[in-house]
Amino acid sequence: MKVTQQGNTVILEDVKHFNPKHIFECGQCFRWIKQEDDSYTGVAMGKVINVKQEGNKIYLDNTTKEDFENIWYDYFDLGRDYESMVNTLKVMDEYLEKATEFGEGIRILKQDGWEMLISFIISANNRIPMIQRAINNLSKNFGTYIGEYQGQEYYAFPTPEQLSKATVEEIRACSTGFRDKYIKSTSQTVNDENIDVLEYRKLPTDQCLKELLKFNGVGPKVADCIALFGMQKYDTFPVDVWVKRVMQEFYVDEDLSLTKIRKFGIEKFGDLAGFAQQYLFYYAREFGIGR
DNA sequence: GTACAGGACTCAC
DNA sequence: GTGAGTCCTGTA
Repeated sequence: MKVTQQGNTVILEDVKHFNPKHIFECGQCFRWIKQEDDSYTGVAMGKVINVKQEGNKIYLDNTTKEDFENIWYDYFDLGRDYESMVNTLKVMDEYLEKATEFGEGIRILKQDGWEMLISFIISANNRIPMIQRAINNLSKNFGTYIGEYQGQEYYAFPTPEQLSKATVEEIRACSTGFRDKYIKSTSQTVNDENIDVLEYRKLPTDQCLKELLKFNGVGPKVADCIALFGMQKYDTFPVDVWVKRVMQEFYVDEDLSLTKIRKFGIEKFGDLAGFAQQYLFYYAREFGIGR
């Protein structure tokens, strides 16, 4: 991979396994919006950045080489050998072969743990456009103003301190629905007890999940998602309706409980369970498998 | 108007 | 520790 900077654009050449559409639309993130030119503009790590792919070049606009090295290289998980990971998965069975081919270029973003905690509480019994709207409203109302980019104003995701100041009613007004009280309770707890959720990254997966499950509004599936997308715990296997459907279609009995499907996934895919889940989820959702 | 899509909590058992 | 009912919002 070659990295150069022109103005406020960082250009990456010859990056393998990087497909913006699949990265930003596979359900792992909520703040990346497709633009008219098929690029994606996102708010992450308190900054606004635009990602565009043309041929073998990736253009990261509104940033610097320094930020690329300090932030985006890790955020986009560019240090991982996706090639060998995908090679391991795709020979496991024909379904993963199809799913990895379909989701070619997915990368699991290393997102902020706190933001994932609240975002996935909102995701419970909810749909992606609604989740995006709620997060956007929370950021606009309680987060720090970042600035304008291509005619749009952008706000950072609120810190625990900022969010804990919001009332339940104000949170509800951001179209969070019945999850308002969970968001209130969780941000209150994190702020009042001065919890740094990023510390959970250092814990073994089971311990990390146990800590996450203590928060109001966090159940097994939401905890798995936070651990996978915000804490780099790749040996988890979040089971939502789509994963349940695809697993029942291809791997397990129709009447297996969510807990047992999760156990099956972790035992079968091991350290790569999180990646396998992402490919299977994306594949299942795009093709409506098991509906 | 009504049905439906989505996980966590609560309260049985 | 397992299962049914309830929570909210937007779309069809």
